[in-house]
Amino acid sequence: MDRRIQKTRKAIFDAFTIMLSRKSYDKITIRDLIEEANIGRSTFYAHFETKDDLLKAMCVDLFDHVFATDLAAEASHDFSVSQRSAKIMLTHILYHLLDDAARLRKIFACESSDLFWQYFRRPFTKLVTEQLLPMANQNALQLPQDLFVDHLTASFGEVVRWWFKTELSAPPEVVEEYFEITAFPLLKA
Amino acid sequence: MDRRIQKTRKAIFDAFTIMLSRKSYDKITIRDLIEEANIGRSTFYAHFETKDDLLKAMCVDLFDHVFATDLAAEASHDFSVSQRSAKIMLTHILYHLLDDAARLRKIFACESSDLFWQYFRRPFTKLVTEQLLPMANQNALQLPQDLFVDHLTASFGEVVRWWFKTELSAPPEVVEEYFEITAFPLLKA
DNA sequence: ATAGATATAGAACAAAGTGTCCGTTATTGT
DNA sequence: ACAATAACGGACACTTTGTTCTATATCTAT
Repeated sequence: MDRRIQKTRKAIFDAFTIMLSRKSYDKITIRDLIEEANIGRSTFYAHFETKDDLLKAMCVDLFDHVFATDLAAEASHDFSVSQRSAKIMLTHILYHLLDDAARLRKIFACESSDLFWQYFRRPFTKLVTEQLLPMANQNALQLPQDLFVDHLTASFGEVVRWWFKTELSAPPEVVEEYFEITAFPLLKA
Repeated sequence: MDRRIQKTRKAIFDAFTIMLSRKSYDKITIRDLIEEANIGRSTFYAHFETKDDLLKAMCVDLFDHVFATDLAAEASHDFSVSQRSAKIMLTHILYHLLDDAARLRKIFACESSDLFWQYFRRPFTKLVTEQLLPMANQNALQLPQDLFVDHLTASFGEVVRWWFKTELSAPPEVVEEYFEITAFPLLKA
């Protein structure tokens, strides 16, 4: 791929990240971005149609590889196996996040972080439905299924949120333990 | 209070609600609002400094009375009493929400509903800290306290979210039960 | 190394939105 | 009825947006 494109794209992403730490998403103007990125106006529009388009593209850049795991294929009908693979999968995701900590810390600490959590939550919901949902115990079955899924994704989201809020103070294994404490009363058989 | 002020304020709130169901918060312009509300431009600015100011004011109008309960004063050191009063308090909040269902359904169903959940969550966090936190059991104590609070507020938020998503299909008592199933494994002694 | 392709710079543009001001009109509370 | 004041609505300077254009710089493929 053309190195000019790579360079400009990175400059825009970096500028976007910096501006997000300075003001909220809807206060950021295209002018802010091109000045911070030090590029021409028409160059920005050659890469992205709108600010929303940029947001979406950066979320793909941030989160796609995090969930691009083939562990989902390891799903099992045996509870103990499936529970172990779920644990591995979640820890795996946390390590992926840790790999990109420098960028994600800024993103998750920013005023408009909710926008990014939305994009984080969507692919995670898929994994929950496929991996964690079959492990529901009796108590959980009293809940409507969609509420159960919402609850699990929110729980994991909150734990990760807390993790970044505390400057990644705990190792992924401990964070995964915390999630088990909050959510696994509804999962363990 | 001057009836003109009341009338204009309501017109702006209504217009804001309608526009929120049509487009996202940051796409809504002041022009949209004054056209929908059928008021003059300077009139809008006589009431609110900015769009963010309007958002904040409407959230006060929506949520202040919901949490304006003196049940918090009933806190007790006796677990069974405190558990019962917590249950009453939560159900009370759900009934408050039900009273204003017409407006809240539109708000919580809109594209920018996250903005409103933020304002909903803040006062609720206070109640959780004062009422629910003292009821933590052994398992919960393995969690950092701030994570525990985050988890409880998120759980209640998710249940309410689901409630509105399903068009308020269940009565408040059942919704409160659902919250107990998701959160009380960490609360019951 | 060169040539053809293409990304970027930079300026100009109309259209739309912002926030403020001010004189006029209409409505209100007492 | 009258004084107070809220709303109207036009005008203003200013910023942002998204597009278009040409000239220049940089890249890839050969």
